[in-house]
Amino acid sequence: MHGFGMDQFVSERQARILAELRAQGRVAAQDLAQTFGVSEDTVRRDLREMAGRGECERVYGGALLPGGKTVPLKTRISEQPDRKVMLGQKVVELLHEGSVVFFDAGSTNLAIARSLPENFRLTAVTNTPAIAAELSGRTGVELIMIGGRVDPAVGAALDLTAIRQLETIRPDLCILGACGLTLEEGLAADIFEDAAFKRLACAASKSSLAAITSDKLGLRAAFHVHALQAPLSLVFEADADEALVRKIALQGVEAHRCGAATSINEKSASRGSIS
Amino acid sequence: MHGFGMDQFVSERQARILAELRAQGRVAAQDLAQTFGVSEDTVRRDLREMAGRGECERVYGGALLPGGKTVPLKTRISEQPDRKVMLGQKVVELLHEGSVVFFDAGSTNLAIARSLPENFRLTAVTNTPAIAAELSGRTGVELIMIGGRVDPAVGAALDLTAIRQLETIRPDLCILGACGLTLEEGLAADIFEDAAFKRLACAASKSSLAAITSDKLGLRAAFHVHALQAPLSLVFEADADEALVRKIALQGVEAHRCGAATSINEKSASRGSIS
DNA sequence: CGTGTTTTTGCACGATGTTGCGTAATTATG
DNA sequence: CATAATTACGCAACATCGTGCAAAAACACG
Repeated sequence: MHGFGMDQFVSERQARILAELRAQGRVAAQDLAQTFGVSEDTVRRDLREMAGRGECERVYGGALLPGGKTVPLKTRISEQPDRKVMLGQKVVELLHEGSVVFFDAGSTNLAIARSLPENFRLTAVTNTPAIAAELSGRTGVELIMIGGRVDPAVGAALDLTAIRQLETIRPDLCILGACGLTLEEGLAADIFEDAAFKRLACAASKSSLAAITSDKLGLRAAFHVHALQAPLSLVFEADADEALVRKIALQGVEAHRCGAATSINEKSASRGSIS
Repeated sequence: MHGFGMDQFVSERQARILAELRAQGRVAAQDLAQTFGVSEDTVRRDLREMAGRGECERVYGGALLPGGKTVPLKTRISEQPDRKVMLGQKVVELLHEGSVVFFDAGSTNLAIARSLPENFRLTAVTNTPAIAAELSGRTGVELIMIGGRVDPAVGAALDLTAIRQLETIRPDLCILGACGLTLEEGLAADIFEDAAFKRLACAASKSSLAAITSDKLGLRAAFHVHALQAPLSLVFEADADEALVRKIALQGVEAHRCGAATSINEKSASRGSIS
């Protein structure tokens, strides 16, 4: 398939690259390729063209702002993306194009939404304004917003209005956010209303999925959300406890692990933090 | 079968293309051809003609707005932040603490939400994810999200679900976004559903307010939103046409101007120079 | 009402633009 | 120096574009 569908104009893509460049100060060819759903060659062509226009400065692995600071470019590029970004990318691999997906509240789920490629075809349902804003305007995403009073502690609509609206939708997949995961209790949340809404969302969906950062492992939150049983998929980070993951998998839960994670040991000062 | 019955006039079709272009910032030849039921060649001819008139900029696969790059809502604000921020700050001065305010869609309204002080006590209602995300987590703001399918062209929920939910709320103030303002037609929008929702929001609210960037002045959008009559407040930029503003004020509309601490009705000598 | 003209549209066809992939060259890393 | 990653270049496949041309409808005129 050398041809293509005109999902996005060339100038638009380059404008987005420029925006990302101005925002972050750097862009990696690999990330851009995945973000826009094109090959790295295409991204490189764009970068080359933009560099010819003086809009960026070409470097090995990507590009920098023209007024180039002589920062150690290579280290920044090879720098590990945020842990949650990696989790998000792994989750995206598990999504099916064209399916109806509910995005629960949570910063991890926001990262998942961010990781969604530009032209991924999806019907997204969410009760979280931040996730809706992230998905809004994305080509290929049909966005359904669950309305209601936004709980300030959770940052999502959890009230009766939201519940009523959720009841009209039957997602294929519910992407859960969780505050804690134990072998005995399963997934749990810290806030009562939040947990109740999550349970409803799970019940309405054909299957559920949760991305678990390692700091949630073994943590016992107050309110039950989902037991460790099918239909449930879990995605763990690379440094998750091997034994625990195996035990969980034995209970009928589909367990995935973030692959290709390099050492997280040395670098803890996150340089490229995104707000 | 080359000829055909005149289903719609050429100028009519081009006007709709222009409206779509102004609304979304981009049009794809393929989509337009399917939308209007004509061949892509015809669409290309239109686009070529419009480009010759300077109404659009031809790109491979479709067309964009002439000068600016107005791709998504998010990047639109970053273009000229200063002007909209000033507009936003002026609007905030007119808000009453403790009141219930509906935030309509639009980049200007997003800027208004951004300008809201951190601890401003307010019940905010909005159908726009971007605005909801901005207001979410703010202390003092009770946030009500209007749910429903998010119209990708507008970036807000406009469907029946949203309308039903809106009907349960009676805001004190409706902050309108507008695509155009003329003395005769009043406030208007480029997209039918958007305009319809705006009218409902106005009708539900005790009074309405709109912040008008100067580039909207004299622009005639397709669909009526609000006539120039009370209860309505308008906020203009400092460089707005003096004569037009005065005429508008004479129709019973409360007119304010950026940079002027008082309303136009009493003070009109203000001349803040902003480029 | 008939006829010639103009406008509009769709189609064919060659030209141009865009993309992904294979391959070789280049660069960073140890 | 060895290895892996990144890059540039050529190529083929496909999409889009521009132009010329013919058909059909609308129009102007007698």
